[in-house]
Amino acid sequence: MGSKKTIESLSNFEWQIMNQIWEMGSSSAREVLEALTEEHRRAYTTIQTYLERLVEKSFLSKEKVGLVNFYKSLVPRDRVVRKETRRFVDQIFGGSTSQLAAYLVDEGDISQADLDRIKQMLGDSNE
Amino acid sequence: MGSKKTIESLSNFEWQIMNQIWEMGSSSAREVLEALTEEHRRAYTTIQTYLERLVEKSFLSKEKVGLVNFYKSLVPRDRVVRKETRRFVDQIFGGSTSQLAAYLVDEGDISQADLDRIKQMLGDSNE
DNA sequence: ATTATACTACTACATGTTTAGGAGGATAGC
DNA sequence: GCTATCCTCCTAAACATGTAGTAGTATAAT
Repeated sequence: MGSKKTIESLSNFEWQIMNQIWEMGSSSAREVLEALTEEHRRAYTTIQTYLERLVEKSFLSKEKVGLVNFYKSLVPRDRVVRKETRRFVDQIFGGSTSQLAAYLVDEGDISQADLDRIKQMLGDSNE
Repeated sequence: MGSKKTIESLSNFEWQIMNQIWEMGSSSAREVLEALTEEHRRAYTTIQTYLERLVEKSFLSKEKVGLVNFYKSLVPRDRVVRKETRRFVDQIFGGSTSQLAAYLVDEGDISQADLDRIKQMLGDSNE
């Protein structure tokens, strides 16, 4: 029937990979590897494995150019961020973005710039 | 030498369990099971398994009262929330809480109530 | 041609996560 | 006393995640 396609979610390291692809566009395993920071460096074949898995999960497409595979994102970053944020909020804050927001404020985890920005938006609609 | 104790993190379903315990205080497997929503209902033994794992992970203590085990949280919710939020922000927003905040605002994911609340907080310090 | 290099495809394996069944003890009805 | 029920403890098994090695093929360098 429909194109439900329950988008799976990304694991920790898959995010690292996807972040690179989103940033660089179509890339080879080598390119991804080189773009990763020291902290996220892994064996070449590890990167390959992840890229392949992401193809299976339909997050990436694979196209062979000459001998080399190039991978390209199939899902916009925003969409995944939105989904992941929702999952996070559901899990930790019982689905209430309010609670997350309140938490961030309470923790003083929001910079003055953010506050200014939010304030500005608030100013627009009300007050 | 110290009591570093690299707090492990909670998996999806472990959060469901912990959320109940945090809310209800010391509870038995049965109580946790009953408190879970339809969506999170699982077999009785599944709940047991999770509770035991959480004891191993040092998130819960176990005390037998009569024949029944009661589990109690060993870590304050706040602490875990803080840690998880950081991990999330690191992963998705490159460690920038600002970006998360901006995102929430852009997405209109913050309710009027939140905005009011934030506004109130802002109002206190600046205006 | 021989060797070093680079890449793909396949395989592997430990650990973590999700989910639950079965054996056996205690207790509550009847 | 027998049976249903409920609980604990132990075991299991599929699937996900993290990590990488090996075989084989192509190409570049000499």
